[in-house]
Amino acid sequence: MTTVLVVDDEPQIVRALRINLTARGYDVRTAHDGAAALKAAAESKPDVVVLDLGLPDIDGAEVIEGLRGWTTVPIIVLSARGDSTDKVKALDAGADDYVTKPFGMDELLARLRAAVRRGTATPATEEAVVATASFTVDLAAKKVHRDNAEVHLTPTEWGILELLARNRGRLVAQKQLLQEVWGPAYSNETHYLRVYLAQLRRKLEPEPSRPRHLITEAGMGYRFEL
Amino acid sequence: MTTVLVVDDEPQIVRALRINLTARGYDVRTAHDGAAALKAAAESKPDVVVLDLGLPDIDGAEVIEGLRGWTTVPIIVLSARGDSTDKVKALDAGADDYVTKPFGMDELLARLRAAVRRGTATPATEEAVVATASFTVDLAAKKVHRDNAEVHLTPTEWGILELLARNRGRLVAQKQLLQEVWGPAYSNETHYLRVYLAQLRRKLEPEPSRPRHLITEAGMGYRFEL
DNA sequence: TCCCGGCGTCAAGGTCTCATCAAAGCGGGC
DNA sequence: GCCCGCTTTGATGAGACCTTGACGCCGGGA
Repeated sequence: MTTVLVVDDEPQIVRALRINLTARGYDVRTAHDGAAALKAAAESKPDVVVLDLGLPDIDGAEVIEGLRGWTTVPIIVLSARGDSTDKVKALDAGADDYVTKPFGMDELLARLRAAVRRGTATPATEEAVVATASFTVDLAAKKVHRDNAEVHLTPTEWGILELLARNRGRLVAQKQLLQEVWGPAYSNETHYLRVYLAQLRRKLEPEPSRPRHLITEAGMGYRFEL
Repeated sequence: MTTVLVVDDEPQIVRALRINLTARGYDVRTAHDGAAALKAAAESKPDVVVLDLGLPDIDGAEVIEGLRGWTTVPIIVLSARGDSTDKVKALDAGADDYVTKPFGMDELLARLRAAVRRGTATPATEEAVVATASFTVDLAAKKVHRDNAEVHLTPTEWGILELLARNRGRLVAQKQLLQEVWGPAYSNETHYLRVYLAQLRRKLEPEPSRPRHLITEAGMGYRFEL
């Protein structure tokens, strides 16, 4: 299901969007100010963000920058101000589209579809199943098998393994892991990674103390080797 | 350089866009009808397409579909018609953005930047490999190979090698290396460079004492030669 | 010729990062 | 309200990495 984060401080706008989007099968999350928006984005990992610029607490451009620091999720800006300079500012800050209030719901929905389509335009070469000598990761089904038996992973464990598997062969910086699994506020909690990598190795590696697939690169990050 | 394909049958619009875009460093190609647009897109592989909907020969939506059949290049639609249905049709056909004439040049340029940014933001499968006769550097995976075996580098070693590889063929000043790898406070710790360059040569050069790729320019800096 | 600055090499510490275990919070389901 | 699984936090030992100093080499200039 596609998740949409709606950020606006006007209840009637939020309500209208919630009704329309829910009716079309979107999973709708809402936030009423910038701080809540950043928090909600980190938690719910939306597929697209609809952001009003006139928020009570933080300037809209700052919200965009806060999001862009760690995610490339499409951002559609809503604004009552149609000034060219506002548009330029928002777009250059990292927004993907800019819609002026009052807006037609049809148009907004079409722009939303376009944004989501772009965002999910899948790198065609992606394999849904990543297999190593010791275990297999099914990225589509979110399942891991080892010796023909399914291995149960917690949500956090899966988040880490998925990110590593999608970037197999490549080094993934610890900061990236922390930001994409825990959220942008956790960039320095490297201890979490050590604990969870140890858990994953215990569950997946033949010799957890001598990992062959979940490799540590001291001071840099982790790497998934086939 | 970023290539923009402008498709419009009104000469004054084409002219205005050409002037503005060229002045900002874009490589501008033009087409005056749908057939020419499809041909030009196939030939010049633009990074973004600006497409007017009111073309003399083919309906705009068909042009979009014709492009979408084989490319995901961002398409910004220009149109004199602001009808909601037109917008929905174009966006659902595969356009990325829709701007109504008359439009502000600032805004169009900002939307163009946003579209290009998105288009180039996905270097997911990017092959950034720098190869020499003795070893290869994979900038994306942060891996170095020599004689078909992976060479392990420490974070500092990698930082130096990456900077040199990204500036291969060019001289990189000692001060720049020190500032970008260690930080601005270390501009004069040239001894660090000597130690680490020696380590890199020992790991990568066939004859470490006679370097062929990691060259010292006495008193100035270092150079990565292929 | 001698001197000297810049460079290359090596090895010994001290520091930072990592792995592991265990126990304390926390929240959702029953 | 209680229990159980998951997450967070703390403590400790081991290992990787960085820094630092010493020494020899080379080439240019006095």
